[in-house]
Amino acid sequence: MYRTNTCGELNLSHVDSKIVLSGWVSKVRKMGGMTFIDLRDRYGITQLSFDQEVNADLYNQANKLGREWVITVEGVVKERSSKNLNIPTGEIEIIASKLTVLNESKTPPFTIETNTDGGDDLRMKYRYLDLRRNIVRKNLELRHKMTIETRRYLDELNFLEVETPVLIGSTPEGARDFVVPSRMNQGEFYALPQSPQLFKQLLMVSGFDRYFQIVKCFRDEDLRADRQPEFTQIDCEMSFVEQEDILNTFEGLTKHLFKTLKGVEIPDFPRISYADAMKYYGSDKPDIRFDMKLVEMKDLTVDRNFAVFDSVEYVGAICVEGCAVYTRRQLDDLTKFVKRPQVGAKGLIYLRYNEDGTLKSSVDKFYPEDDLKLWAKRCNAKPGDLILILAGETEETQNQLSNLRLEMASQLGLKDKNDYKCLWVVDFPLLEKDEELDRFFAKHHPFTSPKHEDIPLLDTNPAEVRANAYDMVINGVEVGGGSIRIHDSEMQNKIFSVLGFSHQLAQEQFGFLMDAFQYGAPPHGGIAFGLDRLVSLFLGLDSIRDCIAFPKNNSGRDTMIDAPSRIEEEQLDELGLSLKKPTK
RNA sequence: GGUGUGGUAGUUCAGUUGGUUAGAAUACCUGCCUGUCACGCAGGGGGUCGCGGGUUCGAGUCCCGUCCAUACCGCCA
Repeated sequence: MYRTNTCGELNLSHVDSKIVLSGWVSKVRKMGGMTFIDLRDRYGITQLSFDQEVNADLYNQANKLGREWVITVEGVVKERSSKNLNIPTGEIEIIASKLTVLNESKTPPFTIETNTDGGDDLRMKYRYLDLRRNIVRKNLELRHKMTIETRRYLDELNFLEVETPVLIGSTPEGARDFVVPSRMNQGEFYALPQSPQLFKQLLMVSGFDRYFQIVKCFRDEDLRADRQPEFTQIDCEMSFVEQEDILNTFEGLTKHLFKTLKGVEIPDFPRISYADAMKYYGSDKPDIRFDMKLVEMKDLTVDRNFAVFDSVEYVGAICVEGCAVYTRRQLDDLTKFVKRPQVGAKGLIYLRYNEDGTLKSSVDKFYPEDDLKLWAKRCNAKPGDLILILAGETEETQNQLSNLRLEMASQLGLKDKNDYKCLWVVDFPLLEKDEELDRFFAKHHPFTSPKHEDIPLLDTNPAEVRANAYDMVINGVEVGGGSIRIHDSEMQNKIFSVLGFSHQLAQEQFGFLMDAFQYGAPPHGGIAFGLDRLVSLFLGLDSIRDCIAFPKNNSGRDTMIDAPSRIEEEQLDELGLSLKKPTK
């Protein structure tokens, strides 16, 4: 027998029981004449105790064990004479009577502890060892609970989980597709789904009413800390619903997850329009754990011969509480921050509202004190506050101010990881204009319905058309998004034509959907959540990699199995493929 | 594709203005230690300073190139 109990469950109530435990040798502490071993499994750590005077053979055996050896031990549970109250099993230990080595281990390249000495590269290469660490395993445990609770909640509401295919066709819009060559149809390729979008809409036509799926999706784009080429969505779709129904249902799901997994009650989510999000936060995923809203200043800054402000479209500010004491050096660093190419501002203007009520600005030779007072008033500044001002093209500058706002929040420690502020961003624009190509693209996707009252604008001013589209944002992270879809083939054709799809191209790409819509498509809409992002948010992680069992690195590689890799010439031949240029 | 940061012992890092034999911690090995739990003490082994080139009497250190890692921008409907 390998075990009667796990390493995490024995306590004083088990004293004098005969037990068998199996696990990994986590730590050997030799005291001379006595040796303690921490035996670890998924559930915890139990101390084994070996005394030379009690059993010299066993004591000698125990002293030969190395880190991460797998052993089975038989023994009796005893109360410890000196207890460790930091762990659940810390009041007892096992007095061993038999020790079996199931497997030896090489010395691992890093320590298997919460504060490991291993760097990220090494941990990923030996991910199977990394996953032995408590902290990493706990992440996967929460992920498991989140999927369980999601299924429980949605099942309760009559949602049906349906699997959709992974080998599908490529479509031109959206992210780059991962592509799979077809051996039986040479010269043709499958694509891996960026999302089950079309299939879930077809399921609505099939009458499946309420669908969900916890599903892998694939996008062949560059990675980020919060972006992996394969990631998991909680993908949902409902029929006979309006936007309000979707928001309520999935606000409910989110609250349920917070309550069951974090024990946190989240109040009703505020809603903000896309236009207001851009105006007040410079971002479509505002972090509202702190205020520091963007303030428009253009009208207060003109006609004082300050060419920078006079010549631009937009002048905006944020008021940073209590930072009037920032030194010249700190302000220079902020200027450097906004001038980095990633932010892209040309410069930074400040206005200090000193504690003594005086005003000091980098542009005070252009603006009389009365002007500066008006600025401070517009920003609701108090003595001690620092006002930071950027100027330029509206959208660009708002975006830069958003960056600066987040940076200041970080510097001031306003991003409390245990504070969760959820909101809906609604009324997204339907279309986005690509100025270079001089054509419109769907901001969400081409099946998103326009707001009813904006439909006439499709012909006159497409850029102004708002969509029935929404994002859920938590602490500045876009955790989910969706829309009410078009269920009418006439409207769908209309949108395709605005997007510059010829009837023929639309038919080629999405003909099956257009056909389906002619057989009684119900009104429907849905949403998809990024599971990885949601989990990492719940865990306060900086990167979604830490809640994925086997993630890819920054270059899309799995360094553990060393993928992607080259394939044999015969495989290429079978697929009818040849490489354009020989690889190194 | 671009910008920044980094690459030195198994591992995480330090290494000043270019100058003697490249250090610390931890891990590993040996010995001592009977109540440890980040055990302690003593000792030991361990280095292609990412790779290639250049400057120099002399390069871990400066320059150029390159590779890798990472954060971000582009990209991600």
